[in-house]
Amino acid sequence: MTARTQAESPRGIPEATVARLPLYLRALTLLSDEGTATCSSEALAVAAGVNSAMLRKDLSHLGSYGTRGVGYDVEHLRYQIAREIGLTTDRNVVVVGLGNLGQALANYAGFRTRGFRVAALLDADERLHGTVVGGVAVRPVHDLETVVAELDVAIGVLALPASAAQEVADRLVAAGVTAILNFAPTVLSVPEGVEVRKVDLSTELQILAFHEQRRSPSYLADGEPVATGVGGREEVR
Amino acid sequence: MTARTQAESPRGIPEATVARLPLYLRALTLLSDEGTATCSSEALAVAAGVNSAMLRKDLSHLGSYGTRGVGYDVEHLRYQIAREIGLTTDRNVVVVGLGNLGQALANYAGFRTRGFRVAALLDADERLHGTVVGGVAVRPVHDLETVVAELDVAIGVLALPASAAQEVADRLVAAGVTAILNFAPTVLSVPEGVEVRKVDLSTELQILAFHEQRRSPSYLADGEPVATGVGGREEVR
DNA sequence: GCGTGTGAAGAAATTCACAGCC
DNA sequence: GGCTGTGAATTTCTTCACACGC
Repeated sequence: MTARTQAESPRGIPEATVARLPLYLRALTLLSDEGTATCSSEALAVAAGVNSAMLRKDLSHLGSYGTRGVGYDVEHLRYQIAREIGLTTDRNVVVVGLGNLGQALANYAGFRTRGFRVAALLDADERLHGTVVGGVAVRPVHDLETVVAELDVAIGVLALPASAAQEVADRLVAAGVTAILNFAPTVLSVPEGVEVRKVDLSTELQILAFHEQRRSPSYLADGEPVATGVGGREEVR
Repeated sequence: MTARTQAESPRGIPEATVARLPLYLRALTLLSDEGTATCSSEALAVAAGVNSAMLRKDLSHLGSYGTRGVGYDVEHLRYQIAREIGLTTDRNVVVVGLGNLGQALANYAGFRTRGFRVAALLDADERLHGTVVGGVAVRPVHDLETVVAELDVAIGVLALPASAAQEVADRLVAAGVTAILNFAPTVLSVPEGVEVRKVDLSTELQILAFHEQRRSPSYLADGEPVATGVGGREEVR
């Protein structure tokens, strides 16, 4: 009935807005810790590093939580956003793969303070089994299905080699997990209804490299073809 | 002269396209390793997990590297993309902060194989000074300026507490670094011309939590106000 | 015939600018 | 008077669909 385009979530919140809600949440928490009771969209926008018009538009998708001429009640808005994201209750996370990155994730305190509990750790290497990382014992990947069911795991985090990622993702999905955070540098294929977010460290560096290159003093002087025979097959080096 | 909007880089490559180039690069490397010499936009799109029309549009911004009726030469295209990103020469990276995450980054092999060299490690904690992580000795943050100059550091990676991030970012910028990858959960303010990318692990989990929530069976049954007094100040819990 | 490259169409995201309410 | 909430305008991104060249 309600015409709804792909990029919007059920209640009609645009994906771009969803991606910024955590940002606002953090900014609000900061303001709250400073003892600020009320703030304008401008102040909050600065704290979150965005434009105030965008902030207001984003918040308008959640409801009318501000007061004209005054601003937003920090605590109230914070609660509303947290509720919208679904952080009123903690979620269990399973980390699969305990190499360098997996161990860092298991130890990362930021998760716990933001509503996530690293409830289980899985690894294929049996030398790690029984090892305790961040207060949780590492178990064999074989236990995946049991762990997901017993601990009611909501989110799976993949911190393993690309070669193993798809198989583990398949098992997570089969076990009922509908949200996956993928650190493996590979494209996961998952059924409709499963949300995957990918964090790729090399990709981030490469994007930065692209921009950095354009600023380096040697960019124009050295090698890069600019406006000399546009469309020509220039053979640089 | 050339009317150019903000989201485009100097040569006119849209930001969204830039963000996907590393994806294509990886897919091409994969195909290359498999011995594939030529591929269609469709095949490459599948490997990269995107739509083939988008892939062709993206590539069209770089030039005409395909052959109609045939496809793309894998090696040639790979080189062209690598050159566009600026990966024909290695870049030095400095990691500041060697907590769990910083150590994982310093050890991450994926950087080296993709054109980045973790050339220096800095930390404020003097107990870490001299420690070797991933083959590189940790030095005091005090050496930042020296290190950036001596090693010609192109990219700074911040893996430290939010409270220290801005100060270190300022020093990196002052030392001439124009690209920063920020893992600290804070908004960095940098002058025009400096590119910052932020990776926030909690944010990623929160975005997933949002989506996961909407799929959980209890979503409609439990707590979430839907169409009952829209705009009303509902007090859930 | 086939698959690239691309204008045109469509969708999404952002910004503008101001009416409406405190 | 000040600040939110929001239609309208703008910009950016994606998809369509087909002309063009191999």
